Amino acid sequence: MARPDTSQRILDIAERLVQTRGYNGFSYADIAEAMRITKASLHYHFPAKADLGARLIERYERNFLAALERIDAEGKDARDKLRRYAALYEEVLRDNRMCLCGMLAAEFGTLPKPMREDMRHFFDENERWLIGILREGRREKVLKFSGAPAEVAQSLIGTLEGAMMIARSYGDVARFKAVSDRALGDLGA
Amino acid sequence: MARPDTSQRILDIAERLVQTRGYNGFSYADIAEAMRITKASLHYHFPAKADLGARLIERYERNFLAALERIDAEGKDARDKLRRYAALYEEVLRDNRMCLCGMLAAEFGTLPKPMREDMRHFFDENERWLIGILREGRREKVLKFSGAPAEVAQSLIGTLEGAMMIARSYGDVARFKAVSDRALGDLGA
DNA sequence: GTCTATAGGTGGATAGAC
DNA sequence: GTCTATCCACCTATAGAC
Repeated sequence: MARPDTSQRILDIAERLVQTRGYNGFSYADIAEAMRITKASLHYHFPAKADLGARLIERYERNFLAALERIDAEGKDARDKLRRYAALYEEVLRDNRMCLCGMLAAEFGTLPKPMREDMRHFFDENERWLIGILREGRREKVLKFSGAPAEVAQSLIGTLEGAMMIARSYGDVARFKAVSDRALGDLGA
Repeated sequence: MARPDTSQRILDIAERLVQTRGYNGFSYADIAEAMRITKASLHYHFPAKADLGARLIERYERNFLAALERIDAEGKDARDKLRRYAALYEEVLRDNRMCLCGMLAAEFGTLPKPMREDMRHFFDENERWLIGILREGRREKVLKFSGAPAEVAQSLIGTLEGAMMIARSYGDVARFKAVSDRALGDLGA
């Protein structure tokens, strides 16, 4: 896979555009210019923008879940896995991007229905994974928190997405890190 | 003020549009239709969309800061003031809106420079107010937290904005409340 | 798969009458 | 202040040649 095929390259460029400018903030013309291809050619690969959007979320989720599986395999304990989870967000931010689905959550009111469902699925899967880690951490007494793991998971997702969004507006990764470290610290991580 | 003047009514409608659909998700045509006025008339009041956007943020901040002053006057202690602060966010969400500046933070990459600065000013003022409350609460031993008040303030803002954004995608205010209560609880509020 | 050409719509914005 | 009329740039999308 030295050279990814056209569809993948389109997705690569579109992904970055959505993460930096939003789904309503980019057009086929932007992709066409970056790829030195015509707009019409793009429609061969993704007939409508909504198709492109949906594929974008699905691929993003696949890649993200794959990263979570690597964390499962490589993380030493729940505490370490949680730190690595937050580091995933930080990496994205360091590239001056917003989380794809965090960005789409803001644009929720204007999204085609399939994209809305795909987006929520991403967060559901994140929550599901986090709940597993939280249970593991509580059992092994390496994490401490009150209340249901589901609530803690939702809190963590909300905090990381929100901190990311605001930190990006300030061009200040340290701002994200401060919030992230505090949230993790509260859990004993 | 039984009937607000035209400029204010335009701002009212535009505000709701930005909070639900985003700055890139609405047009003068949307406002014109809602007001039963032509697009051209709107340009008399706000020559360019960027002007409208900037005025929108400035008014939003004025109103928000006024609400914070009422909290200062009516809140019993720092703990109570913090609860009321979070309640402001909740009210907005209950109306199916996103925080205006939280929404704009997501669209940061496409915003005109003046809007970017106004948006950050809103968060700076929020942080400033929160720092005051946090110091007060720590002094009076009604709040407890480690680290600098500025960091805690940034965490709280990020958490509330992020939780709001995601909860709105699920149409689930309870989801926001769970995150908000947890964040406040961690501070002893 | 990619192109040219183009349709049909909507975007923000302006001129000038009333 | 509000209107009609209009401009032009841009948008998503399609038809059909190569």
